[in-house]
Amino acid sequence: MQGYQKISEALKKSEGERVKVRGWIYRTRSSGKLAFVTVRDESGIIQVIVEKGKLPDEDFNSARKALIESSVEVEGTVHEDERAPNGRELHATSFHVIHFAEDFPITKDQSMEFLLDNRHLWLRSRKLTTILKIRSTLTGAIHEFFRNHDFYEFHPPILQPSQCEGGATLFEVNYYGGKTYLSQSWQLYAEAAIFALERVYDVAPTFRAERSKTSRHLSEFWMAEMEAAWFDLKEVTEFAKKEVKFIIKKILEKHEEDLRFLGREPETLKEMLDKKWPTIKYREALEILKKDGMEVPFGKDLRTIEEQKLMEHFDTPVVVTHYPKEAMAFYKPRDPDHPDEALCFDMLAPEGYGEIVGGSQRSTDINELIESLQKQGEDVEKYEWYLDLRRYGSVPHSGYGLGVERSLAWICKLDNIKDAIPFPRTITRKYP
RNA sequence: GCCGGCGUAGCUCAGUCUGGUGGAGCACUCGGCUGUUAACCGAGCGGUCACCGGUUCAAAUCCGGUCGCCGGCGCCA
Repeated sequence: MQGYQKISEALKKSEGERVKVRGWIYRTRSSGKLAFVTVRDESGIIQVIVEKGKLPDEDFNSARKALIESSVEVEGTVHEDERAPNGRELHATSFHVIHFAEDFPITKDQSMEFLLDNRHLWLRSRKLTTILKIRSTLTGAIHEFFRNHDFYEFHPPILQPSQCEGGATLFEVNYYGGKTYLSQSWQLYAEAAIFALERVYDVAPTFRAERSKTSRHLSEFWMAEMEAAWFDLKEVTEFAKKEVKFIIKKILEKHEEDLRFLGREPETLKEMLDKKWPTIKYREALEILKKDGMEVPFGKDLRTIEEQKLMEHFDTPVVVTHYPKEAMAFYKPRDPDHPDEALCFDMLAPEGYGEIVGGSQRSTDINELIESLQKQGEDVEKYEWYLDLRRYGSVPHSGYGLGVERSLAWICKLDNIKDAIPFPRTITRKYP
């Protein structure tokens, strides 16, 4: 007999075949001479029938005694039975407990706070296991997409001396007695890289010390960013749409059942792939909102409530471009044809999930950059290295960042972004 | 930073309005049961009522403060 099999494979065996599986006890019930123990592994769950007399008494007693989450090795024969959860079950001829678990603290009654306190154990739940599998497919798809398009993976520093996004707050780090900060974007460094590699991308952690307390914010999250020489706004927005569609396609290929389990109908996503995703200008968005009775003056960024209202008109992601220059970060260039607008964009997800991508063409006008930095109260001297990029063979270029957790939360239809990352970090949570 | 909600057994909650010996279900332990589906039946174990102070003969309950967590807004991926 060969070695251990995945439970998903054991479930495919035919009547009477012998298999060996190992995993963790998912549920257990017992009567006097019969115990039902469901065992889970990474791949699935199988019901094991442990019947007194059909295996050593020692094994039977272990099976009766072992609590939920005990680790076990089971050998037996596969039998079809309509009473079994998957229509098939395992009749044990041996049942070995590798470790008898203590009382597992997580039971059927659960609160958000308790599950977050016990995140290290809650990871084993079907919900989080499923999400983590899809997350792995998502980041894998990002790597595949960019490599397919001749991008190099480029690694920026995580410790950075200055900020890049205006307004956002930085985490300060004691750096040999001096100060440095955790990265809130790779962008400035990526801009340096395009003069060498032309097309670069990265999937990396990002840190924002914003005091946001919502189901859409994390203090530590992952961003998939790209930066490409010679791309203009039009090209980069279409490229972003292509990337997100590719991600969805890859997830649909592997995870239809997983998505259903999470409450997301795969059909909804499939339909989006066939549709054209609109690009509208910020000014057009204001017009739409005005018809809905929401008057937003030009110059203000769209707020959550306005984004949600806007997205009621669409059933696919939408790219919004040309936000007002004054509200934007210093590196976003003025549109030469409309000087009050910036050549930038956001991609908004439907169903209230909000912004999942943000990006722009980059300003190549060194004087405009200096002026914007000064206006934001920045110390221009700290950005000298960045300004050098505009002094030696400057070229038009663009880039964007995709929020991994926000995208995942939308694709999986999660209630809370915290479930899109294994160990969420928020303003009030850094344990476990 | 602003606004709101919550905090009682390991977990989920009732009890607080109207002060008077702290409860239920689940989990766990023991016993019973040869087909359970987050099993069932019986018994048992289990408490700093978040913390500090005040009012009162008496406080989980009323008053003041503190802390913790969750959510919404602003800001952002």
